[in-house]
Amino acid sequence: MAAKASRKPLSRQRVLAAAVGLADAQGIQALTMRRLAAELDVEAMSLYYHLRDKEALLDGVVETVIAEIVAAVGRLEANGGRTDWRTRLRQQFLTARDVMLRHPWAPVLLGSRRTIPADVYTYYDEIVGTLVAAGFSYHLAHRALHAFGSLPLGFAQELFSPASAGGSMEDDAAEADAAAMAETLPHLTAMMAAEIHDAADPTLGWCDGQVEFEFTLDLLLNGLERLHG
Amino acid sequence: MAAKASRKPLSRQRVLAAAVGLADAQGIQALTMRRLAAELDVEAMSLYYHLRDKEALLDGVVETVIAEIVAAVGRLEANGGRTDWRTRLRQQFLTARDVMLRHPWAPVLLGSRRTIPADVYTYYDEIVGTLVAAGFSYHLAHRALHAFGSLPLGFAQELFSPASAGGSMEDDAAEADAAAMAETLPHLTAMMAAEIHDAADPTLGWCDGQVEFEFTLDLLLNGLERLHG
DNA sequence: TGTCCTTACCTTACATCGTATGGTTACCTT
DNA sequence: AAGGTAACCATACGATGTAAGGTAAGGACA
Repeated sequence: MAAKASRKPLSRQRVLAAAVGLADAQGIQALTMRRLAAELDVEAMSLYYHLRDKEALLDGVVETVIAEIVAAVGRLEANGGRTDWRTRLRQQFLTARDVMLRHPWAPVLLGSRRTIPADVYTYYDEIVGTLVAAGFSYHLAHRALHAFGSLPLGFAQELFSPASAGGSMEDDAAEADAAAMAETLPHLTAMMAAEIHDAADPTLGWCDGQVEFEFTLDLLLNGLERLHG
Repeated sequence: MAAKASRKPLSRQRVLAAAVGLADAQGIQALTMRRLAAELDVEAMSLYYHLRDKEALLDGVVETVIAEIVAAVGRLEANGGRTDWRTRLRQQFLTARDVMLRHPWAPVLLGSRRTIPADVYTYYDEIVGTLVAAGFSYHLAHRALHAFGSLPLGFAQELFSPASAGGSMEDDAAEADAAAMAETLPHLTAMMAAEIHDAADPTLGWCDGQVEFEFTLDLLLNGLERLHG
């Protein structure tokens, strides 16, 4: 069959790349199995050989976008020499924003996903590492992470919704071997440990949505009050 | 027919209330026309007498949630006497958060909607009013609005995505008669006017996503730097 | 060389979804 | 009694995700 012979074979990567392209071009609602398959010159069911179902497709799509951010941020680190934590984080967040602006549908999608790609944790681990290296306590670094909210990734959902205000970050992480986690996410691990240890009421867990929310709120209100004078 | 006679007639309000309830109980993905109809002991097509289509349903659902926030905030105003802008906004945002925690699906839904309910503008108008009454310039109030991001409503999308970074707020507003808008949204109207007038490059429009983003970023970084000492 | 297995893709079919079209029923007005 | 209107329903269609099983191509091994 000429058509079949003349095209490159599918692969998870190729399918995901096409999916991102389709969403960019036609919007996320145009990302259906049949349309994606057509884009790849293939029948819909063929996609199921490379992806379990549509949920897996969407997971893969967010994963791809996050990878794009991580790569862009990594390029920053490689080029720019050492700088202070402020300009460093500033550049990182602006870079992330740049990427997200290229995929306007991504923040909402990311916010609506149930499971968070591993790369996100790596990314946040780096942020905590930057802060701690600059002399921040783990406690303040933790608060900072919440305060940043949607800035690092263009969406705030995970730190807001009940699914993880008291939850998903820890649960997801708990699935992995604690030792392995300490290796790949050293700063986050240390931060969690420090926070649990310091907590006045350890039964609350180490993330209390209400407390974080109020901290962020006051941080902003203080800043505005100062500008207002 | 006994079944028909024994039940209350439908209405837009009743349908929307049932929709919110269904989303609360079973998640937003369970909100289908058929399931919603079943919940109301009615056939799916009957819903179309009260709502044009599913988009209108979803618009109505966000509208309902926003109304719940506005009502709760209004109750605050009625009870508590006059207080300074800080505690006022603080209470408002915490109240909004309370409501959103009761509808965990709402922020994502709100963030993915194309049109923003009018109540949102009313709500933001009040916030600007509070700031200006406290002596803030329109310029700083504008920046503050962006900086608050997801705090007032639990989602940050509208201020982030290209759809409105340079757009939707103004476009939507432009639809309405300018005079009517000046009446119902006096502070927002004044703010827009002041900002357009002050803008160095008026061709940019009065919302420049990049500038707002960096302002928020620096506000947070400054605050953290100060806490870090 | 012939048999068989694995990989990659396809055909068919079905449940569920939103909704266009066109009834049908109950009630109100006159 | 006649007609009109408001509210609801039956049927049907196209789109979607996907289960179940089929098929073609290439290598493994005899």
